Amino acid sequence: MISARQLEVLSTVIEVGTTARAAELLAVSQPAISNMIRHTEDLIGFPLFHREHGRLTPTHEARHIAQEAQHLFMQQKRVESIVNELRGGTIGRLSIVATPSIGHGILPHVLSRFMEQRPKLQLSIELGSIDEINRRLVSGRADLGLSITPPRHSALSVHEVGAGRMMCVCPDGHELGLLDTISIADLNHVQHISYGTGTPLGQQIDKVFSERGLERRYFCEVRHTATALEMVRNGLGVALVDSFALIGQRHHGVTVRDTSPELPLNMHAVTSNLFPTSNLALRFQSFLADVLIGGPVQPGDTV
Amino acid sequence: MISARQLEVLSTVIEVGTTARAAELLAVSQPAISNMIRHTEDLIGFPLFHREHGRLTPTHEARHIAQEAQHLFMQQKRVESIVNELRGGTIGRLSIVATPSIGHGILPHVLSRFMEQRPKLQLSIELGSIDEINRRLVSGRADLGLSITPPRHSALSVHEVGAGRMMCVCPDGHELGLLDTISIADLNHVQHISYGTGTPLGQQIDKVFSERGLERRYFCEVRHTATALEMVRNGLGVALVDSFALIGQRHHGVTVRDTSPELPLNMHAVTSNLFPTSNLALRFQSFLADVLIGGPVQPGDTV
DNA sequence: GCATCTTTATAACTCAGGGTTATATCCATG
DNA sequence: CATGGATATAACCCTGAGTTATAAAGATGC
Repeated sequence: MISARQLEVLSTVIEVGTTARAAELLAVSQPAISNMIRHTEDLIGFPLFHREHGRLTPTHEARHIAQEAQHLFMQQKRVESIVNELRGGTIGRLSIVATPSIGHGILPHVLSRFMEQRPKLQLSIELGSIDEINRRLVSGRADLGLSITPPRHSALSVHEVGAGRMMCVCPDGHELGLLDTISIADLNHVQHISYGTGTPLGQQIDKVFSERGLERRYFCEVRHTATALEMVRNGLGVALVDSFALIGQRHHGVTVRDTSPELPLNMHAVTSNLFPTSNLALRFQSFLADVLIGGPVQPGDTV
Repeated sequence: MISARQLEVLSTVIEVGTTARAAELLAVSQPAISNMIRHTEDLIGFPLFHREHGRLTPTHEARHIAQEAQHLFMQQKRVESIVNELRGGTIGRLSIVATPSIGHGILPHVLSRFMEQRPKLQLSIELGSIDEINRRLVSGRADLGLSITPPRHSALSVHEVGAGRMMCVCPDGHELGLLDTISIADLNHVQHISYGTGTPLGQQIDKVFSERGLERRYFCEVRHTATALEMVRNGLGVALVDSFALIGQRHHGVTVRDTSPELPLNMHAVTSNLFPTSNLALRFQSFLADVLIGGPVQPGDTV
């Protein structure tokens, strides 16, 4: 079997005319070229060059082979470039499932920046509950899950990917907007949109309330922070919203304030142990982590 | 640079699922596969397989690479087959210049048999004088010259490729046809077509005549045996014709007889020293020699 | 006509990589 | 718990592609 290297040497010698210049071009010594040519001729069984007056002139057969070899070199380069693109994560298919608050907040923002350097990427974005994230990951339909509350599943690996916190949002001009920091106790005295006690978010908030001997009171119960944020924007009341939902959003119409006490909240990247995690997914995960390490959104940020 | 071998191993492992079966298929040991995979992963910088429970499952990236590698394998096979075809002389371009007697006689016959096994061949056949043969060979416009009289040129190599002789042809029913062997002296007593004393053929015949104290007498002078043969066929007279012109011809209308004395005549293959002789030309040359070694045409042969 | 340059070929050696065998380890399974 | 199938590791071997040094043979220039 004739090797790619042999074809490369053959082509180069034909191209540049002498073994010495071919050797220079291929960054090896001249005898290496001489030997390889002779070896190749022995292998294929007919001469590739005509030796005359101590010069080499390629035979028609050699030219024919070199011609055909060009296509092989093309293909070689193609494979090489695909390997490079796969390494750099600039190629491939990335399938993400995220909770709605992430999917509506930070995800499009980060994705658009991630895609800037990777125009060839194929994307698939799904939004869903923790259960949906679990299902898609264990069935291999998604590469990466993003969620605030980490799922518990033996076949899934969870990585903390960034720190955030709950923030209070109120409609512009709302009385709470006058304060720099809003105590959670204050929430009970205003029209307040919050999350069901059955939801992970609701439970986490409840825990803080009860630690302070408070009972959480709200006039409207929603499931997703995105919904709450939209209601606030329409002036229906105030709400606690995770900082991730605020990143990449224009805040016109709403005022964002820190809470007291702080309600820390981390974003988790989830991958399946049942399928190999694509290099691309890992790249996106660390890209996301890099963005989030800049710290959670600040009151007033428009990002 | 990732090698073809690495891609081959990668593809095979992905295809058959385990290193052991891949090793079997590639006829190497299992550790060889294991090492190559690991080495490849080190080289490209990201994992190609997910190790889990001591099993290998290919990553998306690995699948992608293997997919692309298929094209490279195709190309590899293509080059390989072209090398084989070049070796077997079943591909390429063959340009022959021959004298008219050869070109009209044996050449088409031998060529058609040569081409039977080589349907892809590109042919170029030219007929011409010795001078024309010389010119085309030294200028590189032809690979192989075929001639009875060997050309004299420092840049040309001549190989004897087959033995023949002069034969006497007469129209069917001609009085000479009654004899088994025709003495050259008999020719002077009938309507006789022959070659100018300036032509190589004429000179050779003249030599035999004069050795016997005879003077060659003919009523019609032609240059080529093919012309002479055609005239005989039309009943214009008898002629001496080289046996090569008779091979592959239907002899209806003419009778062929041996001469006394024998006038031996060899066919010569001529190649240029200025250009490498194509493998194909050499193949044809030996094919032709093989055909001719069957001996010259016999009286009555239709070949 | 002789020295020099260019070019290819040869010789003798080095070294890395792809191969080997033997064996360890891990897990699924009867 | 033993067994079988799978991958990985270790230690070794050998071929082949590379090296340097040098020879040989034409071209070239003074």
